[in-house]
Amino acid sequence: MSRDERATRTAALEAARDLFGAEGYHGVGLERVAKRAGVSRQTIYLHFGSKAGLLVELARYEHERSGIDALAERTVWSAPDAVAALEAWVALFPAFAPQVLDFVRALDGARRSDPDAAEVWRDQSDDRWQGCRRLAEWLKRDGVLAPGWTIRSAADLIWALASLQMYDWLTLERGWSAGEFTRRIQQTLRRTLVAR
Amino acid sequence: MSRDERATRTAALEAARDLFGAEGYHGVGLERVAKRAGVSRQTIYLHFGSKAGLLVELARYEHERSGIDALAERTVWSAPDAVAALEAWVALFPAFAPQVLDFVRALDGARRSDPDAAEVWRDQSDDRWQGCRRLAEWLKRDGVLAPGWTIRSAADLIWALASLQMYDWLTLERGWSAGEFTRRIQQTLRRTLVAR
DNA sequence: CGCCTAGTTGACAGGATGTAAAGTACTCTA
DNA sequence: TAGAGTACTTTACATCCTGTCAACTAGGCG
Repeated sequence: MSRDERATRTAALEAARDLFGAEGYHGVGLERVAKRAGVSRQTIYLHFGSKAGLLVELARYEHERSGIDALAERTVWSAPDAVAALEAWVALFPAFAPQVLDFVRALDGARRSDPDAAEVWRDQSDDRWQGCRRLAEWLKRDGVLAPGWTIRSAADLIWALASLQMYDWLTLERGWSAGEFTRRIQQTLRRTLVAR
Repeated sequence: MSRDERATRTAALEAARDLFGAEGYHGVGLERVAKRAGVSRQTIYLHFGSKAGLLVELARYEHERSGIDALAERTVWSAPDAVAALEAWVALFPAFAPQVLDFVRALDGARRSDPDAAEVWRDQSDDRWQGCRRLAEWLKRDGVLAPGWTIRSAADLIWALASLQMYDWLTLERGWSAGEFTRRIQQTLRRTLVAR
C-alpha cells in the first residue's frame, strides 16, 4: 500500500468518523463522506466495498486509535489486586470515551438493520466481555467474589455496568461528570460483587 | 373516526410493529408495511404523515398496549415500603419486556438519525425517570438511602440499571433468565442504594 | 342526485446504494 | 524513454426508498 493510498484511506475513515458521529450512520450519505475526505464516492467503494464495509473498517481504526488495549495493560492488568483492577477497569471508560463515543453511538444505531455492523458490534462486545471475565476470575482467585455470584454472572454484570452505553446515558443524558461515573459505578460493583 | 378508519390504523400499526421489530426501522420500507397491513402505501401517509410519524404513533400505541402504567400502580406504588417498591420496579421489566422489546430496539436504532424518533425516545425516557425519582424520594423519606447518594443520583442509577436496554443485554445477549435479571439487579440496587 | 370521506392507483421528484466502463495522471521498470 | 500497472476520477445507469400530487372509486347520507 502506497503512502497516497494510505492517506486516502485515512482521510475517508476520518471523514466517516466525523459525519457518522455527528449525524448517525443513516443520517449521511457516501457522497458527503467522500466530499469531506476530498475524494470521489467511487474511491470509497474501491477501498471498502460498501458503506457497511467502511463502517466495519472504521470500527477497527477507532479501536486501534483509542489505545484502549495499551491503557488497560498499564492500569488494569498491572493492578496489585483484583479489586484495584476492577476499579481501574471502570476508570478506563472516561479516559477514552470522548474519542470514540460518537462513533460507537453511530455503530449502535446501524447494527439494528445492518448485518455487518451487527457482527462488528458483537466482536467488540465479546472482546470486552473477555476482559470482564478475566476480572471476575481474578476476584474469585483472590477469594473476594461475593456469594451468589458465579464468574460468568459477575463478568456479565461488570460488562453491563462498565460499558460505553452506560457511560453515555449517565454522563450525556443524565449529566454525571466523568468522576461521578467512575466513583459511583466503582462503588456499585464493589458493593455488589466484593464479599465483605 | 369511523370503525373502518380505526381498523386501518390499527392494521398499519401492527404491521409496522412486526416488521420494524423484526428488521429494524431502516431495514424495511413502507411498501412492505402497507402490503402486510392490507392497505396502500399512501394510506399510511394519510394517517401518519410520514414514516417517522408512524413510528411515533406506534410508540404511543405500544406503550398503552403494554399496560405498564397500570401494572406499576398495582405493584410498585402499592408496595408497603420503599425497598419493596424498588424491587417491584425491577420486577416490572421481565413482565412487559417481551411485548415491547423488539419495538424498543427498533426505536433505539432509529433515534440516532431521526429527530422525531429521538423526541419520542426522550419523552418515554423522562417518564421512566420520573418513576425512578419517586422511588429515590421514597427511599430518602424512609431514611434508608445510603450515604453519598442524592435523590437525583439514586434515581439516575435506578434509571440506568432497571431499563429495557439492560434487560435486553443481560437476557438476550448474555443469556440471563428473567428471574436471574430480577434477582441480581434487585440485589445490586439494594446493596448500593439502601443503607445497612 | 350531489356531497363528503376513506382509500386506491399511478406518476413523479429527489436522494440513496451499488455497479460498470472509460479516461487520467503518476510511478516503476525493461 | 516507451510501456505497463496503479490509484483515482468522471459519467452513467439500475434499483430502491421517501414523500407529494392528482385523478379516480366506492359507500354513506342528506
